[in-house]
This record gives sequence, structure tokens and C-alpha cells, in this order.
Amino acid sequence: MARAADASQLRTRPEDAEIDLEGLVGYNLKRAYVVVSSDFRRALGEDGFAPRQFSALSLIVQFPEIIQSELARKLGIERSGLVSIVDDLEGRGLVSRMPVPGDRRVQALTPTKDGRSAYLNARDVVRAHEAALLSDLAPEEVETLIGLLQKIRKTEA
Amino acid sequence: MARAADASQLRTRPEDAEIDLEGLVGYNLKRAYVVVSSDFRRALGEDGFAPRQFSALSLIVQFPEIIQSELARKLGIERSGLVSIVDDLEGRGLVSRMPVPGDRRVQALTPTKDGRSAYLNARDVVRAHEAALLSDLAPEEVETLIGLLQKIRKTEA
DNA sequence: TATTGTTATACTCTATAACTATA
DNA sequence: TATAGTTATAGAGTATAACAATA
Repeated sequence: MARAADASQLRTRPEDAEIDLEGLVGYNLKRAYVVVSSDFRRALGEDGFAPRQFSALSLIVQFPEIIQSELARKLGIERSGLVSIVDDLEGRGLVSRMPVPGDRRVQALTPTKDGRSAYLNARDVVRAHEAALLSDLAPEEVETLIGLLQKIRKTEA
Repeated sequence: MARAADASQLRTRPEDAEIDLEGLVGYNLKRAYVVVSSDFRRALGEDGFAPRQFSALSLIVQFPEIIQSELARKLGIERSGLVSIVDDLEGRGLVSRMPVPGDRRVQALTPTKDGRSAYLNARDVVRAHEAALLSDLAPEEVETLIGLLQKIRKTEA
């Protein structure tokens, strides 16, 4: 052999040129999400919103009187998983479960005044966190990225 | 009011035009990752590799004799979290923990013959899964997406 | 003192199944 | 029969802290 090779650092066979974890969308999605979500938590602080609380509150503010089943559907999670999220938001006085005349099975979710302002405040923090984290990307790149991610989401069953 | 509004479906105030969960990179990343990873699991089957087993095996094949600490670092997880992943791969006979002369603390991870062929086989299944799932994206779009995701990863602490 | 692999432990997120009260 | 909310439960995945062996 012409050169000594560090077996732990170099590819050793021609077919290994095809071994490329970095070329997979799934792997890169996961790694990028870890970076963004941990920075999200850092930005929102110890007792701030976790990503799922923030998403849920955002949709409750956007669609006041949304019922839990519909919110779960929009978030892409099971109804059962939403219970603790709403419990938390209600416990903080940010959201109210309201009876709906005409169907006593359902609970309409409405933001309280505190909930609306807590949301608007958190939204600004989240925007600042994304702006700082994505400062290496041009605005068009961020738009492109979001468009491509939404294209992938649309392929869902 | 000129038109009746369904409060659960329409924005009701001007400032709410700025409420836009869909405009956040983090939210879209998470949703897209859920789509891709659940399709990954479906494609690889009940007792196939989970994403993290696949990633670990891929790097062990790419870097034979890699030590556990270094593999954890490359994967972006803690050393302690890698133990059960390697236990699983070793239990299936796909990877061996080998002593390293000169430093008796470390374990070098090497794929077995079965491990290498199981990996190459799984890699083909993963590629087919991604090709099918991303068939709405042009090849340049996939490249662009991966490039942008890697840019985000590079901002990590 | 520092590092490697390991164990114990706990926490977050999520899913499934079953229950209740309604429809 | 079917649906909305709920509870109980379990399983990934991951992190932190501590330990033994070794450097």
C-alpha cells in the first residue's frame, strides 16, 4: 500500500463510496430538528412553553372555540395526547374549556386574555430565536426550506 | 358586519394575520420528520432497524474500529445512550466490540460480515423509501433541502 | 485527575386500549 | 353504534449522575 490508512477515518473499499448517511433526508431532518428544538427550549426558558404547548396555544388563539378533537387532528397527534397539553395550559390560566350548547360531549377551547397576551409574547421570542438561529440562511432560503418541508408533510397518509 | 364569521375557522382581528404557526421552521421540521420517520419504520418492517440503529450501523460500516465515544459524538447523543443501541446490534450478530491494544478502556466497534451485508441491504430499502416518499420533489429540490438542513446543523453549539 | 464504557434513573413525547357520557 | 374527552399504561428516545476500570 502506498499510504498508511487510519481504518477508523477512511473508507477502505470502492463500494463504500455509496455509504452516505449524510445524503439521507431523514437523518438530516432529525439532526436539524434537534438543533432547532433545543434552541427553542433554551430561548423560551425553564418554565416557558415547550414546543407542543406553544403550537397548541397558537392554534387555540388562531381558532378560538376549536374543539379538542379538531385541535388534535390539526396538530397531528392523538386526542389522548392532547389532554395533558390542555391541562397544562388551563392550569396556567391561559386557556378555558367551555361547554358547547347543543353537544354536551365536546369542549371548546378558548384563550383567556392572559393566554392571548402570553401567546403574542412567546411568539415574538420564538421569532427572535428562529431569526438568530437561521441567520446563516438568506430569507429566500428560509422560504424555500419551509416550502419543501410542507411538500413532504403533504405526502402524509 | 357584512358577513357572518365562523369563529373557529376565520381570523377575527387584524393583528391575528401575524399568527402563523405554519411560517415557523421548527414546526415544519417536526411535522416533516414525523412523516419521514414513520414511513422509515413502515418501510423497514417490524423487526427491521429503527432509525438510530440504522444510523449507528451505517457509521460503524463507514468507520470500522470506531470507538463508542467517537460514535456517540458523531451521532450527537450521549455515550450512555449508545450502549443499548450497540447491545442490540451486537445481539443480532451485526457488530462486534473488540479490545484495542494499548488502551484497555476502549471498545472498537466493527461490523461482522452479516452486519455489513445487513447494512447494505437496509440501505437499499431506505433509499427506496426516501425515493418513494420524496417523489414529489425534484432531485435538485432534495439536494437543496439537504444542503439547507446541514446549514442548520452547523449552527449547533 | 481525566476518560471509557456502563448502570440506574427519570423525564418527555407519543400511541393503544378501554372507560364514561353523550349523540 | 359512533363520537368526545379522559384515564391507564407502555414504549421509544434521551439526559444526568454516578461508578469501576484504566489512563
